[in-house]
Amino acid sequence: MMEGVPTVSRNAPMPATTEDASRVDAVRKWFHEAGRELPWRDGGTSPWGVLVSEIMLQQTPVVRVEPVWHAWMERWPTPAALAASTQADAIRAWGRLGYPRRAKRLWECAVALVERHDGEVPSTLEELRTLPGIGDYTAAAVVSFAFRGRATVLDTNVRRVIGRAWRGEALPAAHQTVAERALAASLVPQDDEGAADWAAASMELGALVCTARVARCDECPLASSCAWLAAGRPGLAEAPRRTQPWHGTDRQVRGRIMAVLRAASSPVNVTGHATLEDVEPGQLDRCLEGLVEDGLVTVVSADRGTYAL
DNA sequence: AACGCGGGGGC
DNA sequence: GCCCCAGCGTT
Repeated sequence: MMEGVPTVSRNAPMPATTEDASRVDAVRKWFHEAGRELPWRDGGTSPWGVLVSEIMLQQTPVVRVEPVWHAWMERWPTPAALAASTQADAIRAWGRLGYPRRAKRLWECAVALVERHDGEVPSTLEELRTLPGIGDYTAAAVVSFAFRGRATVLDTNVRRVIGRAWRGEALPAAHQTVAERALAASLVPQDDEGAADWAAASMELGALVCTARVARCDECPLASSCAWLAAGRPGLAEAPRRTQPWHGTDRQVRGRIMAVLRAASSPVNVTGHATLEDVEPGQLDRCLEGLVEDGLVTVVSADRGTYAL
């Protein structure tokens, strides 16, 4: 062994310091005082209810999800109930939440739960991760929020909180780094309940206080120890924006086509539809083709140009 | 690693 | 009008 070379692998889990632990505790304490009461946080919510909420919350704010989640759970209280319905009905019930492929995958997920898991939501990261629409974040969130298990829940909120308070960075990079993940993992309390509590608390802090562009540092339980605040909150104005064009894009046209098809109970002649008159025929065809390719839309009659969900 | 994918509310 | 939001799957 060479002198001065660390004997611990760089990939070994880094233990949290006692200061880390006290900061984690501060965020948890704040959460119990200031956290929102959201329906899917109700202790009586089933793992299925938590899973549905997590899929809906992927890139969609809480206020928009809430009413749709209630209606969804009323109609399909179990995976078996949704699996017995059609993909088209799932997409209709999804309404205007956006990214309708999530509705498709949620329906496929329900089918997979019935076929592979006896209609139950599995409780391990590995099993969850194989289900349609469930990636690293959502699998960890279900373990944590539905089963109160220990997982590293690292969403955009938690990344921002850790990035600022621990690393002194204004906004997280586009992609997670190994170091970032290791730091996040090191902060997770050892006990299951503590871990689940920290996951919810750190996300809530990012959602309510440590927000992207207008951080409310005066309300933050980490204000006295935050690396970013101590440095004078640098880099916020220079941080790259993620704004995407909208008006006239394929994205918008796809959404408009889906809105027409959701509202219809029988096949629609999309290319001759009054609502879509202003769309260039070439773009309309391209978007239609893409939606069919994505499995969101079916061709009823190519001759007559009719389509349905 | 980069890209495509909705929609709406806050600022 | 800009900007962000409890990401995922594919290339």
